[in-house]
Amino acid sequence: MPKRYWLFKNEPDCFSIDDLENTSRQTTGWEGVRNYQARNFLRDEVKEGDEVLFYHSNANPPGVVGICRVVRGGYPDPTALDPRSKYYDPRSTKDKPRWYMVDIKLTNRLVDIIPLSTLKKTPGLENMMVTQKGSRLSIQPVTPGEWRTILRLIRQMQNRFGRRALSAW
DNA sequence: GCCAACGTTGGC
DNA sequence: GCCAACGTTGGC
Repeated sequence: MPKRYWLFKNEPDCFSIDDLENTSRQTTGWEGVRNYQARNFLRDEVKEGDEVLFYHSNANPPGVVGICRVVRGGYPDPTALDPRSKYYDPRSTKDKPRWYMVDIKLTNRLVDIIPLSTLKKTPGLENMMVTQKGSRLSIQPVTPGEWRTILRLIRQMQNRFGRRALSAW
């Protein structure tokens, strides 16, 4: 099975790239997704070894802020079963879990954000889901071509600013 | 804060 | 199954 690429969206007020960096082993469970299309991706298609763009939505500016690797593929989201969780969903049960999550690990943090405005201007990303108007899916597939284009953007930022573009763990 | 776009709910 | 009403998302 070839590796696939994804974009995971999150509001930094809720859980930011800083929060991920400060988490032990830079690894977190991507819990709380409560949308069926995103759930289907998490349950069926996001696999260990896949690579992820970490995206800040509802931010100033919104954009890609890091690169992660999937370290655990889809499994039932336990917060759906916890009445004290803000993600609690009484329709989900242990036997018939309704919501799924994966675990991701931060592999590279971008020294400079790639703003959405840049993504929108970049040839090759015209059809990328996140650049489309009204796109609000929080788990989005990214094509290998789009992934390569974004890595090229990162390399260009490095040349432009004369400093490293990625910090790695 | 505004508001367009989108997803979900629920009456019928 | 339709669709209006409603709630949420997210760029600006």
